[in-house]
Amino acid sequence: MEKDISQAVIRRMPRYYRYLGDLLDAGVERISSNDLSKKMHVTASQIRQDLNNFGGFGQQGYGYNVKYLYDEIGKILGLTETHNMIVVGVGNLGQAVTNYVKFDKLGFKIIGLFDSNPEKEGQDVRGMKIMMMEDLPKFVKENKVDIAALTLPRAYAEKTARDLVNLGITSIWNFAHVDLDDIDGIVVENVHLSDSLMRLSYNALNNKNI
Amino acid sequence: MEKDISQAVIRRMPRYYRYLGDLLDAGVERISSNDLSKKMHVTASQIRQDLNNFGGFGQQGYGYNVKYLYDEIGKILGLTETHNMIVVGVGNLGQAVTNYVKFDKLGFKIIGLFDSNPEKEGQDVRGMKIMMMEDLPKFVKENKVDIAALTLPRAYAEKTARDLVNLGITSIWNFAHVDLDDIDGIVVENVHLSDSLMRLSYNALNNKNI
DNA sequence: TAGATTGTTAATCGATTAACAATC
DNA sequence: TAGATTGTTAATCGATTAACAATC
Repeated sequence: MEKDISQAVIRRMPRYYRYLGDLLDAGVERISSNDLSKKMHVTASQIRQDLNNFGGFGQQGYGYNVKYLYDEIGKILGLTETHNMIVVGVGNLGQAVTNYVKFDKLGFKIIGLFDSNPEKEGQDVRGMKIMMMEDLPKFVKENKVDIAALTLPRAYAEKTARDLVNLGITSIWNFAHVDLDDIDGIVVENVHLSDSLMRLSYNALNNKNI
Repeated sequence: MEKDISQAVIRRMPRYYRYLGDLLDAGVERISSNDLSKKMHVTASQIRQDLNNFGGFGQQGYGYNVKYLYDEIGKILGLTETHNMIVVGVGNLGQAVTNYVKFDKLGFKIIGLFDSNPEKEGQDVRGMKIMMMEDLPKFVKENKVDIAALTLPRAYAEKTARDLVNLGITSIWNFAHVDLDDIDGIVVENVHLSDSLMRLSYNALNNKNI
């Protein structure tokens, strides 16, 4: 039973990962928390605190080895294994998500598209045939599904999420504009585009550069 | 010079707006911070604190009038005026964003699509013709553009953002996987999908229900 | 060894929660 | 008026920053 790491820290980890990846591409071998802090506009103290939640990856007098730290953060974030995903709700957003995931070079892989509209059955999207929701239980038995992207209208989102969790798919990438946190055993990551737009609107109005 | 309202508060405002909208749809006329807090799984204290950053919208002994509070939050978020948007980078994600904004019933309106690939010039996307980036200065002079959605590869994002800001479009809805905060006068709202996926991966791995 | 930089403890800051007087 | 519930001040909690001893 390890100590719980705060979501504030988790939110920052992908950003470290990105900067370290860039340094790696640039051929940089080592970096100190101080130099990294200048690039990222955060304090060196925060970088060291954040990393030390997961272990001592640095070395006194040397700093951090870029490649090593990059790989370690990758492990922490679970990027060493492939994650099989399905997309539930194959409208425009669902198709964009499908495409996005396909082209991003992280280890996420779309293995099935599902919709409840019979007219879409068998339609081809990026080389995959759309399946019907009623085919999902069988599909889950025959395939390892790690994550479901929920890209359907909010009216159907909660019921569908419950069904998914009951089928054993507990990790939901939620694009529907509802909160799903009530559902027992669920792990949700929300992408609420309209919330994001509203914040932009507010900050634009008030001229906030965050 | 009003006091600055923290981004932690701003992040929560759209969620209040959504819950109040639902209450409104359900015909609820008034609500106390306590009842709302139970629905939203936050403390009543936080709701009252958050709202009082912007004004005293409630009434002792009564609570909050749902319609009134909903409208006030709408005003705070700048949802009373239409926001004209352009989409810069009309690949798959750009098209999805176009479609998404069109169907969402907030006051955001796409008035132009721009790309730098000459092959796309004049192509029709949801009833709009794709224009070339070199047409943008003219377009900005002739149209009021409030927000640009940046949906292009990260390699082009920063330069393009600088160009946009120079043209006077300072509010950027950034889907490219780079930080743009350095740019003078910019207001950025990031939608970093891959960061979101990584957090989901971490939380799934560690079985965190946030 | 001397210098650099981490890991970690202590201090500060800000955000959240609790409490309660004001007031509808 | 009595009861309910806000607006707001005070207390607590957690996250960020500073400081420094440990150590490469």
